[in-house]
Amino acid sequence: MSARRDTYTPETLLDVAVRVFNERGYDGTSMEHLSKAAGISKSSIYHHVAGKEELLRRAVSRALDGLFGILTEEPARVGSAVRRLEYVTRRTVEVLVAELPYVTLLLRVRGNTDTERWALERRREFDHEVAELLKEAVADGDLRSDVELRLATRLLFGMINSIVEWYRPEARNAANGAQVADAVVQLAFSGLRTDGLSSVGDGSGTP
Amino acid sequence: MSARRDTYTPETLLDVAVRVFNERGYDGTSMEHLSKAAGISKSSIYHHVAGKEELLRRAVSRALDGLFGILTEEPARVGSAVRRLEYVTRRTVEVLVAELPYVTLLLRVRGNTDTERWALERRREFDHEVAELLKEAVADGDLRSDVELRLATRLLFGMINSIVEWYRPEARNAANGAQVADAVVQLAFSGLRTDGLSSVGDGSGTP
DNA sequence: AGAGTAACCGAACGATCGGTCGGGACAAGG
DNA sequence: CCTTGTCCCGACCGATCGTTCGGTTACTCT
Repeated sequence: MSARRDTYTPETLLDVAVRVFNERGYDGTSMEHLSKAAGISKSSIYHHVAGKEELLRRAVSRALDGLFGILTEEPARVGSAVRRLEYVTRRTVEVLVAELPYVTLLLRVRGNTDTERWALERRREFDHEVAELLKEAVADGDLRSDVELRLATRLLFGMINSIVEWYRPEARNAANGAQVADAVVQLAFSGLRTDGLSSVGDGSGTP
Repeated sequence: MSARRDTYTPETLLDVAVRVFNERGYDGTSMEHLSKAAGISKSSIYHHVAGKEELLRRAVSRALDGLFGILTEEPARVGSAVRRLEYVTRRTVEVLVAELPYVTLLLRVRGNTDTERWALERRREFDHEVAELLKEAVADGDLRSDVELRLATRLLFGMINSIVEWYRPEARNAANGAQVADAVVQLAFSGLRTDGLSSVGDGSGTP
């Protein structure tokens, strides 16, 4: 009845594997590396999972589930386009921070295997949905139209996705997810310069 | 006397290698892959370069030389901090576009070898120099101070560096380097929203 | 013509790759 | 007691890794 777990499950093993994948890169990580990090022999890993690629598939699935979940939330579906875009931007940052190792791995796949190509495909779908929001917001006159739409979408995602390259929750002065989300929304919508003071959030994460 | 070149040089071979590295990832690329792409045998590659890691070293060196070169240019050294920051931002985008495959490779190294760790170190140096500019500009009151300095620096670089993930110069409607640089500067300094109309460039690339 | 060399090749090196196999240790259930 | 199943192991598999080596071709220079 109790949740006692002394040995590995596919999930706990995944935690270890994803950590090593992110440190060394997926291709740069051997099953030997994983076995050392997990403290069990190489062959024992195959008792829990089918192989290296299944670990990758489980990891990127978790990341994608988190991201697509955002689009089903109510504030992402109703309201003005610019409000929905702000919400999705904020929530994407929060999910990215909450599921950091998994999203990190997702954002680094190169497309060498079927699993990786499938992950790239799903990512494109998500980006496309957000791009539609941005398009609507520009049509509403709420976002500037002098910067090309695709360019702006790419740069917005570039800013968000870059978080996985530097955010370290274990750091002493580490901001939490909502704080990082605030910074991203402020910068993305109002820029660095000291003029845009339009409030786009109070930091509570619930606009 | 003429520059006839029918065979490979270390430089032309590097072009091929960097292309494949970026497609498959450095660790995911074997010397066999390189030999197929270059059209010569695996062993012939060693006639031109010492090995796989030297190809990586040459590539990231070229990228780093381009980036650090920016900091020696006059507009990056004289004038107000915010002006210098704008200039460095614009030029970084331009160098990134001009040396796209090399910078792409640089931005993806994970630190598995000495060469990769050296590249990461140099990158940190460059980022630090730009962070200093941003700090000065905030002290001058030219940039907003309500977003934490380090956060803003990371996000600015995240936006810029993301370009390697989507910019494809061979695309039909591809923007050129100066146009992308304009979009980045507009977004970074004034944001997405329709209010900041402060001019930070006329698109000529020479502010 | 002969010597030298740049460019290339096929074959093979030891090491490591992801993955398989048969079996041992141990706890639970009868 | 014996069986059953979970969890793990060392030994090993064929394939592939980055690299080396001996040798061939073709061009340049004298």
